Amino acid sequence: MLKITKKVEYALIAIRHLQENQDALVSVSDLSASYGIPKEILAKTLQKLASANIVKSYKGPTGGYKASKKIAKTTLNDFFEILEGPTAIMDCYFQDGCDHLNSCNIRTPINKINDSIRNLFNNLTLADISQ
Amino acid sequence: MLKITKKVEYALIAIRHLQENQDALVSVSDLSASYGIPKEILAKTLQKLASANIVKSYKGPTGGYKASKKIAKTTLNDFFEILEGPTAIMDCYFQDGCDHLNSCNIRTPINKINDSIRNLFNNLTLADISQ
DNA sequence: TTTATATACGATTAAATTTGTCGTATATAA
DNA sequence: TTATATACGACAAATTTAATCGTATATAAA
Ligand code: FES
Ligand code: FES
Repeated sequence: MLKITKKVEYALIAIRHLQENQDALVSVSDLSASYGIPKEILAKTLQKLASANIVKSYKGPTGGYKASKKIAKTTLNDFFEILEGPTAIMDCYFQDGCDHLNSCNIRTPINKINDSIRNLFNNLTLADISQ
Repeated sequence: MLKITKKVEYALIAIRHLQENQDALVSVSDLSASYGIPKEILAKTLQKLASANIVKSYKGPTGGYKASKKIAKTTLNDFFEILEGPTAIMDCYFQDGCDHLNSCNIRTPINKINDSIRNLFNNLTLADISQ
C-alpha cells in the first residue's frame, strides 16, 4: 500500500551518488558493488533516466554515468513517472471508464486524493528532498 | 507503485454508501451485491472499521452496519492506517535500522517524502474528499 | 426453544505484481 | 583486436495482494 518500488529506491541511491560526485564518471558495476544493488536492474533503471536526460551516459570502457544539470530541478512527479509511468493511486484515474461501471460512488474521493498527491509531487524537486 | 489496495477501495465504497444512508442499517450482503465486492473481504474490512469506531456494527438478523458520527472527522491517514498499518513509502521509515546498513545515502530524501505524504493525509478528512 | 441470518475471526489458496536473472547486441577506449 | 561499458528484450523467482473456505457467536423472528 502506497509503497515505492525498488527501481525507484535504486534510482534515488544512484542519483544521490552522482550528485555528490558531480564530475566523476561512475559505472553501473561501481554503483552496484558499492550499494549492493543487482547490476542488471540498476542498469535498466539508469537507462531510463538517461533517455529522460536526468543523467548522461557514456559508452565503452571508462564509460559510465554522470549527473546532468537538469537533475536538481526535476520534480518528484517527473522522476517517478519516468520510472513507473503515471502517478495514480488507482488505475482508473487515467482511464476513461472506471472499474465499477454502473455503481461507482468513489470517483470524487479518488480524484481528490490523487490530485493532492500529484500536486505534492509536482511541487517537490529532487533538490528539495536532498537537504 | 503508490497504489491503494482493494481493501481500502472497498472500505471507501462502503463508507460513502453508509454516509449517504445515514440512518439505514446496511448488511455486508447488500453492499456486496450492490457494488460487486467479494463478501468475505468486505466483511473483514468493515470489522476493522467497526473496531476503530468508524462504523457501528449490529449482530443478528436485521443486523448490519451504520455510519458513526466519528466518520467525517477521520483523517485519511487514520483511515489508511486502520486498514493497512503505518503509512510509509518504505518499511525502513518505521524501523530502527535501515535496509542498506553501511552505505545508505537516501535516509534524508525518504524521510522528507514520507513526512510530506503523512502531513498531507493528516490534514485531509474523509469529509474533505467527499465534496 | 428452534431456526435463520447477521457479524467475527483465522487459515488457506489463487492471482497479480514486483524483483531479479539471463542472453545478446552495440559502442568505444586501449 | 580485445576488453569493458551501455542498451534492450525475454524469462523465472519471489513477494505481496486478493479471494476463498471453514467455524464460532450473537440475536431477531417463527
Ligand atoms: S472506480 Fe475509479 S472512478 Fe469509479
Ligand atoms: S534504507 Fe531507508 S533509511 Fe536507509
